[in-house]
Amino acid sequence: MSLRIVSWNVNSIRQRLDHVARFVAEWQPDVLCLQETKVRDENFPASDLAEMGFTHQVIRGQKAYNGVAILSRLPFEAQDHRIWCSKDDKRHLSVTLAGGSAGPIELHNFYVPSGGPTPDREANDKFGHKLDFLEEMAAWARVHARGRRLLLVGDLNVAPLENDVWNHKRLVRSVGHTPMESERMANLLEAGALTDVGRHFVPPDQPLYTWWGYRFPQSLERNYGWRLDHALASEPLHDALVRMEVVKATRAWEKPSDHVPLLVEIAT
DNA sequence: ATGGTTGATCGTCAA
Repeated sequence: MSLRIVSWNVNSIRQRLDHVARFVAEWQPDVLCLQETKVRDENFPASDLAEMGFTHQVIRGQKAYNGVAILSRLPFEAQDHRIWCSKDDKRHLSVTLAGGSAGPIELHNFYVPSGGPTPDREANDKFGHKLDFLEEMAAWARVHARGRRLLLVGDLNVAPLENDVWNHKRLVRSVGHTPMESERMANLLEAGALTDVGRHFVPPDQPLYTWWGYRFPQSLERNYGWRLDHALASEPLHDALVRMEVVKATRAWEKPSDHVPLLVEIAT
């Protein structure tokens, strides 16, 4: 038996319902971790997702920006969230899944701040917020991720390795790929003794992307991508990792999200 | 130094 868990920044759940339905029909995920739902909880299309089979739902949204959700075919044993950087801006949710004979799996869904236009703490508060958020995640992972069967997924808004962007030299001073961010991401992995699931299945010398921007003309056709979406597995979960797939096909569908689904399969 | 596009909302802001 196995569990198919997906992370997807949908860039508005209401604009992407058809894509979610098509993706679910073709890839048969068990759990969806969504980011940038961009909707208040009372307006979340809960019944549409229940009709797709995701009858177990945890939703944390707000007006216009951010917002996360975990939608599951299987029941949760528990659900939780944390406030990061003292801002309740709807960037995190967690649930505990049954996980089979090896014990429950704690699943965390994150939407890390994008970081604004300039990679400078002094000139740009949003970049400071992003660095602080990543540091807080590392401190949390050191005490919380170790010794637990834990999977952390989400839009972390950092492409930490050279082959996580289409042109390392050109983009190394761009927010999302600066050494300041990459170091903090490495610290998060070290702190939690976490495996980078993407790079566990695709070696670091090969390009791997999950995001193709809207602004750059023909970014998909030219493959001007970044790996901003991640799955990180704790040590007790390492041997249960079966498969990882970046579902690039959705980016070519009509009116797509700029992010594509990241699918992780776990043996249960 | 700045553009380019999309979404929420309805003039901008965020990404």
